[in-house]
Amino acid sequence: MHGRTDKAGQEFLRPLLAVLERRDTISAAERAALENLPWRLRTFPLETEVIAAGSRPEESCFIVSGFASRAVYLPGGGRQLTSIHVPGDFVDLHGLLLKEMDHSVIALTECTMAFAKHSALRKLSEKLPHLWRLLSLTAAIDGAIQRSWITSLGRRGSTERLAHLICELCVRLEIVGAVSEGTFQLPLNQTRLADILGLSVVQTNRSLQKLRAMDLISWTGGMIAIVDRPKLAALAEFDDIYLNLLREPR
Amino acid sequence: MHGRTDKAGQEFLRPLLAVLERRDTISAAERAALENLPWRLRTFPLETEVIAAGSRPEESCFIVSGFASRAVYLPGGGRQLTSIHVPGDFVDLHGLLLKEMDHSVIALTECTMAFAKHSALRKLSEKLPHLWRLLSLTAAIDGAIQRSWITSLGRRGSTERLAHLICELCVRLEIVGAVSEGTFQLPLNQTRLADILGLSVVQTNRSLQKLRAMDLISWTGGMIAIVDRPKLAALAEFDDIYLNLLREPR
DNA sequence: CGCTAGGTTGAGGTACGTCAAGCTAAGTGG
DNA sequence: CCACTTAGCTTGACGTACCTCAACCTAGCG
Repeated sequence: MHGRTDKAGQEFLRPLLAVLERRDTISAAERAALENLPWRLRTFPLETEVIAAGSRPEESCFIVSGFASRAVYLPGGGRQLTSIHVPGDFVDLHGLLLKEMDHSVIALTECTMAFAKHSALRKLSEKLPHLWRLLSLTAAIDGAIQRSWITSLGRRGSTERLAHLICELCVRLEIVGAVSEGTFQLPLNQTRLADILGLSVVQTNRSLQKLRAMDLISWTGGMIAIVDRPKLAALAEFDDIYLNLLREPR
Repeated sequence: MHGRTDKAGQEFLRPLLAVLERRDTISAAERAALENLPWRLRTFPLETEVIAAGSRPEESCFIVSGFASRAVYLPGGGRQLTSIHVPGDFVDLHGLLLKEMDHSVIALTECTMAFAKHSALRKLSEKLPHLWRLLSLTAAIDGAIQRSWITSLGRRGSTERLAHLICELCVRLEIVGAVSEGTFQLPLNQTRLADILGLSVVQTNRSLQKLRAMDLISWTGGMIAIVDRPKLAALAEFDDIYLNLLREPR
């Protein structure tokens, strides 16, 4: 919960910049504007609430390090994690418009977030429309990811669904440089993974084992290694078009 | 496919205005700006493509009358409809940022759409930031609806899922005045409904019959009548918070 | 040493899907 | 007017994918 004012090395902005620059170029002025926003950094322990459902936040945040999720808790006691977020993801930019949160944001691992006040973001949207379009673009991509997830939940079996998730996470983590040789950290236990996949823990375990038995991935100690990426993508029917990986003027 | 220039009675704008004014007030200038956009009206027959997956549209559109869906077609031959849209919904505002469409938009019934060029919308976003925020808000609500649908697909049984969809459609259609005494038109056959629900036609049919047997709804000739709304909402665990029905400054 | 969180496995139930047949109502051509 | 077709709804039988419950195993930790 330590404030930041040093303009020199805004190291924590790197993942956000990577996400934006993957889709378009950012000018020096735009970068400076981002660096000069009065960011507030804060670290959340595992499974704690970053933003509470029903609250009316006056800030939005992106992930500096760790993983986070949007969570909907059901009256019956279960929950569905409706998205998973990686470093560089603006998790609740829509909070600026929606006012009241219809879901929680929780830390899926220990997680550092950078907060900026809505008022500051709104000013930025007026002064730097192109930069704002890029931030809105990330929100639009977020919507595309949700559509793809709806397709997975509606029409794919448990193993293919898991494979699709792994393929997507790999691409998104590559963008922020968190993948080396098809290997990346995903320190989730199988219970949390099940909450994402819309499955029981048992079925999640069996799907994982199937992927391992097929020699498509290995998963040990929170590290995923994709052994055979083309085959994994084929199994999942994964097509990365929805992630908008084209770098072009927006 | 007839152009429009008459400024007098832009009757077709009414559903869009209803959707926006449900969330905030619109000034006379904003209304005039919407009326003066060079809209292009076009009617699509049942099951035709309004926007093709993979295309790079230069316009965005909202629904004037009828129902439309976003559709993802799977290699196996099936499809998932990832959203359902009603009059007043801006279906592909995100196309402005995403450039390339990751899904199709199809007419679920005969359907009239109003198109505006991206260039015109972009100008509007610069000149009338508040109006633009309201349009962006509808896109954010769209995302919230998708999240709620992910929850349904992941954690609700077929009957509850169907009940939830009906509750949501009822609220959204009320906003545009298409519901009277709990009754509204939903001229979908069960095959298309199944494509939305992520179910087989058989299971869709049985879920419908269950709701009818419980005396919660009746469905005849494309008309749905909600017989017992509180019980239907309770069964679906429906909470309309995600639809952002509060009218407040945005 | 015992405790705990997390992974794994088996057994049995349930909610789906698939296949196939029969039904109805609307439309079409004679 | 009737035969015939067609789209859509409904039902039954049967298979499968998933869930729940319960046990057991392992590694870490006090």
